[in-house]
Amino acid sequence: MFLGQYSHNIDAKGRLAVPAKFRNDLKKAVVTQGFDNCLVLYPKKSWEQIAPKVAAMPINKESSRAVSRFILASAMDVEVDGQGRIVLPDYLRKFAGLDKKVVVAGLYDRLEIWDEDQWNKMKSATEKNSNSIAEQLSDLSTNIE
Amino acid sequence: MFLGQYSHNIDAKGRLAVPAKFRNDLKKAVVTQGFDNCLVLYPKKSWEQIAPKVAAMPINKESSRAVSRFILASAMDVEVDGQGRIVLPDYLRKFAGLDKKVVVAGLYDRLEIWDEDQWNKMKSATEKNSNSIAEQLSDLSTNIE
DNA sequence: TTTAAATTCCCCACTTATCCCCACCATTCC
DNA sequence: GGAATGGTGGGGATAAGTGGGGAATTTAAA
Repeated sequence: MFLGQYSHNIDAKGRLAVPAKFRNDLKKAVVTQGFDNCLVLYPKKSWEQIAPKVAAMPINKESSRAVSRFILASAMDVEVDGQGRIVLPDYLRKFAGLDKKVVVAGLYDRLEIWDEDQWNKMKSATEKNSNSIAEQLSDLSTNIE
Repeated sequence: MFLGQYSHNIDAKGRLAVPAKFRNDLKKAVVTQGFDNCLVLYPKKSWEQIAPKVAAMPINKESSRAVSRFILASAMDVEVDGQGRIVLPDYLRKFAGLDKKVVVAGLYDRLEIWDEDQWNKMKSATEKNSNSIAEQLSDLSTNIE
């Protein structure tokens, strides 16, 4: 289970260190575009459950083609190197606006990779809306003893 | 599994480098016309499963006849040469509006080949509709571990 | 049939990017 | 304090992408 947030740097070659805790589960992984302008990193095993479903979407519907392109073509196989780093392809760094300082966040079954500035903005925006978020949370906490 | 997007150039002789990752699976392949003005490249093995199905489409419907002509009659056998390139026939380059800069996209079981400008337009159009994409995705991602 | 022109294919060469390795510093843990 | 671990930077070997020459083959024309 991936938890916590880490501040790391992307170097000149586009490499990003995977938090050491998570490396064993991410030796083989897939990065792709996420919502809200971040990248998402799945363990390969998880990704292999998603990909066939996306690929099987009907090609006669335009919206389905767009979805499968959005998800599959923007994804990239990655492996951690000897130093525990992955290489993020150019087009994904551009998409997420990644420069140097990034935040790697553990979200239970996946990692999210954010540009640090955007992460902070998102965080403060979230805190302002904490009331409505609290409402959504109440649904979840009903069965805690 | 083919994933990711690659920017390559078509040279004056109509040759296109296949991304090195994919070459082993595409020593023998078939290119044909795809939807949305792109070309599609199948491994020969996959093509041999697709072609009979396309050929078997009902001949009493005009739209079916048109589709099977569209796909079958424009298909062409290709092999990667010593430098890892394939030759794209004139009529396919014309069809897809391929000039020099192209994008090769991995879509799980096939590659798509796009003119770079058209690829970018399609991408930005898709990102504008990312809400509807999110909806379609929610159906798929429910059982991610 | 011969010749010329065009096309295809094979090979070589150059530039750029990628990968693998080593080195360093900071922090943590014994 | 010393050793181990984690993050970061960079050099050098290797591979990938690209362009072009020239032989072989095909096509067309004379």
